[in-house]
Amino acid sequence: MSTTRRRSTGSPTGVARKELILRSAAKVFAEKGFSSATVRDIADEADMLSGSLYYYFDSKEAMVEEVLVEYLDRMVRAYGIAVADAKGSTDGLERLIAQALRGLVDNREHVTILQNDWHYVRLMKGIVDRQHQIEKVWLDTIQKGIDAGVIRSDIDARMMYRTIMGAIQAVIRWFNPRGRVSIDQVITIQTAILVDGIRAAA
Amino acid sequence: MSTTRRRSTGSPTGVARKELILRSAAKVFAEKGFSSATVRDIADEADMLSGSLYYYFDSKEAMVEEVLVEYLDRMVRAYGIAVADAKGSTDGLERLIAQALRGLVDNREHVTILQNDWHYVRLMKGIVDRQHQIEKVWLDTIQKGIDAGVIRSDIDARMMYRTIMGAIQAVIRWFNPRGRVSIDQVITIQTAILVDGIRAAA
DNA sequence: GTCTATAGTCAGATAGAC
DNA sequence: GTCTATCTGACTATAGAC
Repeated sequence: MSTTRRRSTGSPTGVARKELILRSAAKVFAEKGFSSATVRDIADEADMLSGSLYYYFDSKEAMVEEVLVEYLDRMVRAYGIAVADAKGSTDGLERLIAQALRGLVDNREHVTILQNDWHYVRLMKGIVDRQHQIEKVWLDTIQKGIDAGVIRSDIDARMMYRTIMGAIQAVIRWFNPRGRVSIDQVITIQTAILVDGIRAAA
Repeated sequence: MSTTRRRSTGSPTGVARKELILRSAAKVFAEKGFSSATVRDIADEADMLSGSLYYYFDSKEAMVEEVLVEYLDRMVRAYGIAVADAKGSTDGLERLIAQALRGLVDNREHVTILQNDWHYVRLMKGIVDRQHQIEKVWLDTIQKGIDAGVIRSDIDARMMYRTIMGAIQAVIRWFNPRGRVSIDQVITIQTAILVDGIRAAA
């Protein structure tokens, strides 16, 4: 695709246009669900007409896949950075938990779509691949802790991952960014519960 | 509504017919999601024609509400029984965790609908009321443990409830009843992690 | 009670003007 | 690139025969 120079009208074009559509799609899919959201809803949100979206995307499914793959790629990078300079003990795991919770509140719409419309997206290769990359970072970090003797060895690492990630992802359903509990407090609390729960006995 | 005597044909009638429709609806809603599921899908599953469903239900929304309310009522009763004869320490909480996980695998379809189609059902009074009843049983049980000194007092009971319930409900997404890990093993593992995570320091 | 038939609506996607 | 206009199909719900 050839990029287009930005016009002086202030109306976005080219790559910026596509990004606007992706932002609009994320918002509409999160609010209404993939099935109920219509391409007309997305077009309205992006101040276009529905037919125009098909210049950028082949189908409604292609839109949701691109929305989610872009998000998952950012999370893969963020997790990689988080564990890169982790110290010993349970430090790496604590960084992952903090990163997961921050990524959750910073990308509410994407996480909501992934959870609610898992039926539709679970078969998309681009999405499954990146979920596996993320799982690998967590499993490696947990296994290091087990090998070092700081994490209990009587429970399978994958079961720990699933339990911890389940607790974290559920936060999206009740957390209110303008509520009394800050995300930093949530990080402190969930880290306390979950890391204590898998810590090796002293 | 007047009940109908069972006919000798073996074809269910009256109340049994309605229950067949509810079972069919639960299956279809869980598989396709509320929005994508059609009343024709449900009718097919129940061996009827779509128009006939409207003798029993006013709308598609009424079907999903009745499906979920019936399930939540069963869970409210089950939790009540679980804590009724709990001993001290963390025994009550452990019973709730076990009951939640058993209820999850025994009602996969209902739990799936509640999670995936939360958008549609979150406003239905019959559903919200029962969710609050369930939350109350959990909060009371946790608070008793805090008061007795067996559960840590530095974390809000509701935050503990949300973290624990999140970890439990996520199990629906990966648990396979015919897989290598039994539900009893999942109960053992999650109880170990979550109860150790909120236990008061010795 | 269950059927046939259909009203009324709205969806995703496309063709071609500009 | 974005528009207008529209095709084709599927949906929920209803009316009335049986």
